[in-house]
Amino acid sequence: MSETVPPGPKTSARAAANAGYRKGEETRKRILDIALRAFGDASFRSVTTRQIAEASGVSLPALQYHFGDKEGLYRACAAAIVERYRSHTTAAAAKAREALREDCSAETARAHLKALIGALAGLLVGSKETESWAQFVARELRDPGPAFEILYESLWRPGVEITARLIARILASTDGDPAARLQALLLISSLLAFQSGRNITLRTMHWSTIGPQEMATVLSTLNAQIDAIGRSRSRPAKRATAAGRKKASPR
Amino acid sequence: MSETVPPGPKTSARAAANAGYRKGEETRKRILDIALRAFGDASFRSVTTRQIAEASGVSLPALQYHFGDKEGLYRACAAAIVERYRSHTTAAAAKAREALREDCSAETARAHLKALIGALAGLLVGSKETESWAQFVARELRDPGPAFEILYESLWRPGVEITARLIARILASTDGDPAARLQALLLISSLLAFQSGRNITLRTMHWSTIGPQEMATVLSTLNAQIDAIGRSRSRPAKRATAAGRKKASPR
DNA sequence: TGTAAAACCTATCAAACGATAGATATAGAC
DNA sequence: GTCTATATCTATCGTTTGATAGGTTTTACA
Repeated sequence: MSETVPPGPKTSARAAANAGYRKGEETRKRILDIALRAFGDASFRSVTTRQIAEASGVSLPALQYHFGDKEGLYRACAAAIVERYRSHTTAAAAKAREALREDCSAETARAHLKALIGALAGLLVGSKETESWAQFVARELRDPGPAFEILYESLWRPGVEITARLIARILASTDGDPAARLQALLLISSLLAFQSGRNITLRTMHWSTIGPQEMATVLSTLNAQIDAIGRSRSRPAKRATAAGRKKASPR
Repeated sequence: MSETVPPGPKTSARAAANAGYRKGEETRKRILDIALRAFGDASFRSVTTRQIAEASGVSLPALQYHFGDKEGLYRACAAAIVERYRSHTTAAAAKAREALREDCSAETARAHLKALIGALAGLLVGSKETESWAQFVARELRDPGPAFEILYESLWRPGVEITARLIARILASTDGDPAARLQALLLISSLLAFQSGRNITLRTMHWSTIGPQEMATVLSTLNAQIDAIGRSRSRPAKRATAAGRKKASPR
């Protein structure tokens, strides 16, 4: 694993280019799946190449053959997650972008925001597999390691940006509005924390599993938050809010 | 570090019990501070006993003398964080409990909730030190290790419980209401994610630091969320909400 | 002074870990 | 059969890591 560029199928000018083992891609995929789970369950440093090799049924240097070094393997996992993320959120995100381009109303933006959060939640629920992804992503974003830039640029940032733009539309403010951005940050952080912080979520909620029903409950709560965006200011209970504000701001 | 019970000052029946070095407590504290920062910056497994010993200016077995083994040191750090947490939130939490005992109004509960969240935020802002705590806590709760039970039982659970009770009061529901609990979970997760996920927070918000002003912005947003609790249902825009709901629920 | 306790040290150990050298197996073309 | 490319292996290496054995230093007290 001294070479970070994983060896790929090099097309040789020689006619024997199709020779050799034919199971490489299959083995590579098997290793990648095992690694995704392992790196989802524990940190980069905690997961050993030996444990992945053994679980994959291959020898240690086979990992290096396919992925270069440990970091290369880790980054390949991140790239796989990004790919899956894209295939699940592209539709909702594209529709949201289209609506923004057409200068849609605040309520339309709100609906698109709910659809986008729904799509994101849909990506995160349903199997141990997706749980590993969420944990992988949360851990890497929290404690930046070899795959941070991949996940930040290709997953986190696009998601937060489109969310922030929708919220800005709801708030009738500009695209760069920090308040909208902060709301987007908190909203997506909540969702990610919910799924990736599985231990405390299950224990706090006294749930035995996180399935579609539990996810629906969470989405319902998040949708209520989305519904509340931009509306607390026009509340008739404005005085009470202002009083509450004063009390909480002895800074 | 083969003994998990750290050696303490044993009171001997012998008159010579007060003999020996007198700097133990000072050394212990220095090691603990160094360890708190190190374990805040990186995971249990990533931080080495050698790095802590070196930074503390002591030899490796000195760690074992004071704390038993590596896990003992880690748990001592968690206990220190819990102690600090308690000293910062006890007042706000006690007032909230008192108010709940007196069957206070929803708006009073809301004000107490804001005060509690404010106290919690106040614990997390201001120095590299508190940043380490937040990261230590978030990491350990996310990936349970040697100190999980300490932090869960003594920090996380009490915080979420009192928050959930306040929210239940706002919602005029019972103490065990899952909806209130979920809101509490999401609220505290947001705050913790905000502070512990420093890298993505700074980058997402284009901030160069997280100081009192930035924290105030976050609190303002969280207070808006608190204000919105229990109020979206009585909105005159109820129809629009229901329509939005339908669109986001093709499950 | 001697004794004992507290606190600290150097040197060493066994195990774990990522990576590498060199070899081998598989499979197709000629 | 040979040659070549692809894929995989065993054995080994150098380094790191938590822990331990045995020893030393500091300090108070009789």
